Amino acid sequence: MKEKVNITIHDLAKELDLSPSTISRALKDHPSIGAQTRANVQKLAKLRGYRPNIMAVNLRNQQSKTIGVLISWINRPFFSNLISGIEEAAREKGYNVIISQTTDDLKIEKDNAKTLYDIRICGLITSISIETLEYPHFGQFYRSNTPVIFVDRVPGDFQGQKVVIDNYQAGYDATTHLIEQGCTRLAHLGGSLKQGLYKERLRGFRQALEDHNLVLNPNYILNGKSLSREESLVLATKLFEDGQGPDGIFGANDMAGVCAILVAKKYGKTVPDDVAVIGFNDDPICEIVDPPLSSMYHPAREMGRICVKRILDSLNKNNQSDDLSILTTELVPRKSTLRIVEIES
Amino acid sequence: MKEKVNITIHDLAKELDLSPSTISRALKDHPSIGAQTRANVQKLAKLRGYRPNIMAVNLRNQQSKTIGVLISWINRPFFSNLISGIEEAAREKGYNVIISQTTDDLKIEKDNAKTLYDIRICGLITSISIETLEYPHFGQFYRSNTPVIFVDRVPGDFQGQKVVIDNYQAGYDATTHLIEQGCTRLAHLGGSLKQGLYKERLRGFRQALEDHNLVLNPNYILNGKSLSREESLVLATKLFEDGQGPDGIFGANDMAGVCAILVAKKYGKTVPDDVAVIGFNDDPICEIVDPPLSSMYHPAREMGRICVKRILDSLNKNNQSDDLSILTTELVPRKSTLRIVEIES
DNA sequence: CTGTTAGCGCGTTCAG
DNA sequence: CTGAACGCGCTAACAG
Repeated sequence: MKEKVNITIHDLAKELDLSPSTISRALKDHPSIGAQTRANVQKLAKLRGYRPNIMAVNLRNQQSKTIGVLISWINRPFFSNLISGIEEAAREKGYNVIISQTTDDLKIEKDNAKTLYDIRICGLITSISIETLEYPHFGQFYRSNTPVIFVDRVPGDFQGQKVVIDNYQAGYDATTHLIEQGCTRLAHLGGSLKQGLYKERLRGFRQALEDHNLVLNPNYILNGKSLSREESLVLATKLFEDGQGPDGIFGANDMAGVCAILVAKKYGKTVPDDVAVIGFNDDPICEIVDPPLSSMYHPAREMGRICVKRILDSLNKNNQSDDLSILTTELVPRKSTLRIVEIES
Repeated sequence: MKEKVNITIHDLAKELDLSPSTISRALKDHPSIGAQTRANVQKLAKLRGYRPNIMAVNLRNQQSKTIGVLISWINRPFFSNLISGIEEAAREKGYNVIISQTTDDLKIEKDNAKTLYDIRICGLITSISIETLEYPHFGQFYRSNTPVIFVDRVPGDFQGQKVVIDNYQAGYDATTHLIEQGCTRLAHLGGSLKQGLYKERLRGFRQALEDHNLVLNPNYILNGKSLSREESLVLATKLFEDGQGPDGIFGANDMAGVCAILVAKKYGKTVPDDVAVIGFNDDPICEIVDPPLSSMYHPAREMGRICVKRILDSLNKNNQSDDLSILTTELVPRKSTLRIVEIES
């Protein structure tokens, strides 16, 4: 006798001489089922290895227990950590995670959003593409009461649930750290100002200077597009073309920070004594570069977990009081900024 | 009049005064449908924005157009690149990708495999956990004719489709490169020998030495468990405890290579002149460390694409002649090994 | 070439 | 407390 692979509630019903609906109810602890019946059913279900056919459940409920993640690139430290956190939290709660990358292309973002909608994801977590300035492609989710959580790179001019860090404060803290180390000629290697995120980091930078009565050299504020390695090297080189160069550099990501160190060394500068450098994100490369790069820790994994929690809360109508989760970043000081040697007592 | 959000084939059927099955067939270019009818149907479908309800299709076909990916950690350069390639290739073909991480825990691997099975993935791509030495949890897929592709970290003693690199050859090439640079006291920082992958890299290392008549110092072969930063630093330090140390180090991953450089420098060695170092994978950290780390390029993204191709081929019964795809790695020489300065002509 | 019918497996009214 | 019946949306076998 071949063992049956996929048990259905009908199989259990036949075996116990009950109706399928009774099985269905017993299995999900419906109140109107007798304790004895319920026990019998659950016992047999376990014995036979019954598992509900998820596709049937989905069709019936017009909804799949699947969280969609729509981001630009999976293979970037921040996103891969974010996804890792999302996956972990989702699976704990019995949800699946489906991934979709846009390669920072708005057209693909729209297409993929539609696809995710079609498979009836129960919630969407997204970090919008660089090009995204309009949001009608998210309307379909709102119309069908599917929660949408924007994370990290979020729309500034669009209402909705958002999970972010305080980029202004982080920029302020990073810059203040440089100032406390004695830097006075400060520079900033920033990202695209189309993104609120980089605008805020720059704003924090400016405010820190102002609060400490430092003069801002406009030549020392450079904004790139991608802050890739190539671009960052070019930008960093510009900082030193004036012969003197800055004595403190705040890079808006770690690659910018790393490149600032590399270029500074090429110009014969000592890091951190001639020029101190701090990055942003606390990616693994911080510990690889020489000297190790100070950075602002970005809680990517935790952000992922919070996004999942927000989705589940929304589905259960446990609406949070606030639409905004702001996570704190933390200064991770390393040799690239630590000029003042503390004396052990 | 409120616009209907989810059009079904019944809606179209009513509007065109046809039967649902005709619509269904017309939409998928079934041969037995009149050209005129088909044109009408397709036109109206587009006009009304019809999109098939995927959950119904899945239930009907007992299969979801979803590829499952079961790996240890999403947030590792190799895996995030692999997934990126998988996602890209899958979406081009209209497949979704569902991700599941095991955190290198066999129990979780089993659970998640079952979950993926339950949602009726049409194919599985997996890189087994470090602990996995038995494979009954993959049996359910084979029994239901769901293709399983093992990638990178594959079972040595289990038959099935595999996508790998030639770790023996890569190890041989990396080592030969060191030898060609004049290294004679060679060391290897390897990973867990439970994994065929690391065994092969070591075998290549040994063979290269033998082929060049070099003596192998057994103290210079160290194998770790995870080759994490911490572990690699410890291992690398052991190499230099004899006072002299090796003059060439092959690290089985880039972190090991990077740590070898860091430790060598700490011992006052010059890289590459006193000791040349090569890593494995060509992760971003290679270009960050000073001097930049030579490495063996590992085609993660392409491996992902090939895995997807294999799944689709299996589903279409275009069975490949061979169960094994072996991709080539490429030497990426950088300053950490380049002792001989080539003179430009 | 097209229509009718019958499920895929489950959840949920509505009756007993 | 339990069962019968229906339908989620689609596809495929069977008729015509």
